[in-house]
Amino acid sequence: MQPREKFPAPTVRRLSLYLRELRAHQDAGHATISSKQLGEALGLTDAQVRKDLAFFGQFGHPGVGYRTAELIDRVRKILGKDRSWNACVVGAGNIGRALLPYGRFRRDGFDIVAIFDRDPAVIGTLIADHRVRPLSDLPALVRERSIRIGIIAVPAEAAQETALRLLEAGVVGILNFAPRRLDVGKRIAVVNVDFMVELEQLAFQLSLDTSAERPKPRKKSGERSHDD
Amino acid sequence: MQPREKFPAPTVRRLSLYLRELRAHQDAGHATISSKQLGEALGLTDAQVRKDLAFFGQFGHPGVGYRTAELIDRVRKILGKDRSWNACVVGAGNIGRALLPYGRFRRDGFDIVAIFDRDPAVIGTLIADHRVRPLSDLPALVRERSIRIGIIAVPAEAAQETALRLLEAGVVGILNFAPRRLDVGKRIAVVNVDFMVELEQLAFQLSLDTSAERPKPRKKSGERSHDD
DNA sequence: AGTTGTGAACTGATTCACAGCC
DNA sequence: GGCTGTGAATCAGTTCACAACT
Repeated sequence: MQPREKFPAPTVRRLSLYLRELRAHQDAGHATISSKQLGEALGLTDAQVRKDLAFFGQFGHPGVGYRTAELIDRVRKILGKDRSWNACVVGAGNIGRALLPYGRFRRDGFDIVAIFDRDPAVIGTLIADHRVRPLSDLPALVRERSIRIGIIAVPAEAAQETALRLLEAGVVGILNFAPRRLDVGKRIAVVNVDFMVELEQLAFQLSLDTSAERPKPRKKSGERSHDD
Repeated sequence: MQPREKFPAPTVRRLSLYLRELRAHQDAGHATISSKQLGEALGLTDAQVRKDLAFFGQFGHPGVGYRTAELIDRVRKILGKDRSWNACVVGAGNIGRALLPYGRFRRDGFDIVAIFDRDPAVIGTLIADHRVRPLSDLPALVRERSIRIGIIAVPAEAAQETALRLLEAGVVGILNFAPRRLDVGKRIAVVNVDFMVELEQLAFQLSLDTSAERPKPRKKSGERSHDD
């Protein structure tokens, strides 16, 4: 019956940014960090930082702040990064090819262990040490290699079918780079990344600035990040 | 004095999704669409759709809905896509190389007209019909080719410096693929895309599902998209 | 009958402000 | 003095519900 604890989506998104910033802070040699410092680095208030972290426990030390190493561990754990996640890429086009050699993933708990494509001309070729496999191999490889995440890097037209094949093969989450909405019937988690959407968000802000062209330069312009 | 009209960020983000969906709807041959239909396609309420659109004007026709072609035009205009935006890519690594041949951009108002890199070994080589240029050419090319958007596809360490060079060269917006926060002193717009952040959001949802492992399969699982 | 546009009500997120701790 | 954790207050975003329009 326990009603699946729910956390605010904005909080979870910021958690990733905290983690990124905490590492930079640690690399800079700081053993502790205050909510004020962390907030300033990300353009947030100190209260916001504390509230976010407080959803998941009490990690701070009054009068001191948060111990960097300790907080990194905690946030990693919250984000599910205390174990490693095997993933596969479907689609050996530009995006698929760019993702494979991206070493940051493996170094950080996400291991791309297979790549698939439908085109017989690329099946069998090597991309960053991985042999491209036909889609028919998907179910077997998902099982054999404990693949839990599917990364969709196929054209929009093929995305929905690909999602269903991944779902059937048994992945539990999808990172979707195709510019269309996937219908997976609420059964698994989906996160979408659409470059065109991001460019449009940028264009919108730029249009605001220039369409309301004003004589005197203003204090603050259209700074804004979906990510910060 | 006019206080720069401000629109809710979630609304602006959904606008891009509306546009994407509207095109699919139009391609499917439908001349009109109701807020209910559009909402259902994206997992939103009809009221949400109407409120979002109402921020920008009255485009609907009571009893009929929205005329697809008309609404597409309106939303394109709101998003600043009624004119074309020249962009450049800095960094000829995996991501930079993947972006250049991505034909959707040009077809949709974003034209990548130059690519830069710092590495002498790749300067001068061709990537998807573009000759890779040294960073020293940046200011001249931004002027000559009316580049307004800079796309950062360099390693994290070089990102901040790259941002400043783009800023100085005169771009008005940055799409940042590097995994770190850019400080551009509120002077220009920045949109961040970090693949690691997206994977972490996915991992978080998956951890929720499995950590609270329950005996009976439940109605709804951790469906969630930063994008829908 | 079907659908928009929009005030009013509600739900959720952020900021404030301060007691308690180091 | 500096900092966290958190209830209370505020602000923002969403949903409700209905008058107006076709």
